[in-house]
Amino acid sequence: MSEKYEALKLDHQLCFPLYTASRLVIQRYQPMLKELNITYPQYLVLMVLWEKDEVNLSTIAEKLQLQSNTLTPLLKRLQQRELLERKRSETDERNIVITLTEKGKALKDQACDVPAMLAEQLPLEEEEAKELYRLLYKMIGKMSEK
Amino acid sequence: MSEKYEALKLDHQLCFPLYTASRLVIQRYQPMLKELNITYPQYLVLMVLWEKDEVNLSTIAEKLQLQSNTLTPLLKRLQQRELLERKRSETDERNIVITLTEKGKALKDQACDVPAMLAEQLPLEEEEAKELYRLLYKMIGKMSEK
DNA sequence: TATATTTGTATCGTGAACGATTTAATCGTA
DNA sequence: TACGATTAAATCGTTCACGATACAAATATA
Repeated sequence: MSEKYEALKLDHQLCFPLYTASRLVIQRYQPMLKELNITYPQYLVLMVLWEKDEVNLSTIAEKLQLQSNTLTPLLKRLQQRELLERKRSETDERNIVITLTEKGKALKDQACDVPAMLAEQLPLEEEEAKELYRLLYKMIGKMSEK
Repeated sequence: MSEKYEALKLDHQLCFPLYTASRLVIQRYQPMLKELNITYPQYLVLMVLWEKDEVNLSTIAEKLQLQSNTLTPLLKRLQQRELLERKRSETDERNIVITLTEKGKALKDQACDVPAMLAEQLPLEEEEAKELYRLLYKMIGKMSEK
């Protein structure tokens, strides 16, 4: 019986299309992000900050589900580019507080066309995109808590 | 008007949950893949080979939507571990043909429980998982062709 | 109030991803 | 058959991800 190996086929896996779709979509961002001279993970961090400035590293980490060993060097690069500042919290010196610079805030204006340009390239109907969104967040909600 | 920046919120993006869900699911694979002493991308390559042995690098590249600059070093690592062999094609010496070793074939038996163990951890109903699968492949199909 | 524990970041090492470029083999065409 | 174009991999450099570990500040507890 070849049944034993059935599930091992690429076609039967859910993670593979998840992983591939993620990479393909990020690739579509590249031309636009290149204009801004940032990478996709950097774009995510900036979106967090554009929404609410002055946040702890741990807050960014939680929102993006990334760890300090990923974020620390990434934030340092953005700091070098003078898009943000990193300083110790005065109330609790273990915390690093991230603040946008004027340059970092200004980048928001350049970025605000990005979502629409990407949406154009998304080959899904409005309803399908919504359903995909719902399913992904359902997964994330359950998988990030435990 | 703050409308201008609405779309820039993390909550309004489809790519972010895609990217996060992908990483979270791959994290769930880690304990199992650690047993096999392979990484997730290596697992993908092996799945391609378990399904059909003796394939060109370019075939693997197309199936996984990865480029040679990602695959070449990855395959070399698997070769060092003696899970596969890399040799030039005799008919067209530009091609690299990948073949599983006995050790690489044997690993399939250890891997065949992985998909079921992962499926258990997936917090979606059967129907939802199917719909997610359908939507992801619709995206991949359209986004990988152009 | 010492000291153990927890918390928040940082550091280090390994393995992806991917843009840009290079090299060698093959193909197309004059 | 010569030679420019194309194709398949490889190489190089940069930036993630993430496990393991370290370390200092803060908190809990004896």
